[in-house]
Amino acid sequence: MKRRKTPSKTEILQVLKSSGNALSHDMIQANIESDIDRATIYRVLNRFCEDGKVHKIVGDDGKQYFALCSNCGEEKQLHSHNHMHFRCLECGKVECLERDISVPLPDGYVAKVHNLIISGFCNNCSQL
Amino acid sequence: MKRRKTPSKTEILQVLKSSGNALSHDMIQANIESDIDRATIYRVLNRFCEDGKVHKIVGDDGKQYFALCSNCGEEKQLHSHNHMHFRCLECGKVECLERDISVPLPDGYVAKVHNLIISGFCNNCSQL
DNA sequence: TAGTATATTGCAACATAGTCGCATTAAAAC
DNA sequence: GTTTTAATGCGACTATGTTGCAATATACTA
Repeated sequence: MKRRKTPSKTEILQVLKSSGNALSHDMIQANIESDIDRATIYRVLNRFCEDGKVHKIVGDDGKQYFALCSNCGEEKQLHSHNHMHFRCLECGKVECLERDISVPLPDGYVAKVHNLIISGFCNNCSQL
Repeated sequence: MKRRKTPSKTEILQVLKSSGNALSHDMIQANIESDIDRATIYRVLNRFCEDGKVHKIVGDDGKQYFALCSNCGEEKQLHSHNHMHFRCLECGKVECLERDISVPLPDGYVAKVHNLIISGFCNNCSQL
């Protein structure tokens, strides 16, 4: 199963790059000129995840956000993802915070996925 | 707007208490003998949240889980909720972990809700 | 205890997010 | 140019959660 280069992939990746934040499916769709199908966007994003280009964070709004994290860069399959995320309740922005969190689990527990997100008001929106 | 005591509330609270874990709407529904409407369950749970009896955590599966946390107890409106949660990918159990997390945010950021959850395998299921 | 105000419920409809099957299209390789 | 098959678009579908509204039941008052 070899990956192919397609306009959809290129565009979606471009949107993620230029944004710098974690984006939900609809944010991506809104920032794309051409009309890519919803299902395609999800499939592209999930493929990116599998390939380690992108990581997924589920917000406390229940939505999936995708980001190509600046920390972990392109080190395939080595994404740790145990960093904090922040979602602004005002502007909707979701971003990766630098700081990594290490959480000691009780004995016998094995961590697979960290989903750490704080919502509140970002530096822009807290000043209003 | 005064709250009234109803069978639904009593039963749902009972289920939460006896479980000790964070439960999703369908887990609660499954653990109740009488047939309470889906919408009612959600409304009861959300009211519990408002009243500070229960707190809500959104899993990385996008589902809402509700728990009457052992740490914060009944101290109304003073729930901090900035503790970690764990969701077992095998048995589905979601539990509150004791440890509180304090996350320093960048300047100007204001935290409102912490949604911290790690998924993986619990002590029971990791041994299989 | 009967009567009343209104919180709560059940039902149905709705909204949204995400997935999947399948036929079609288009990359990549030959 | 031909072939292979990954990727897309479309539609249908599932699941989670919310809301409007009429009916019900709780708690308060007389």
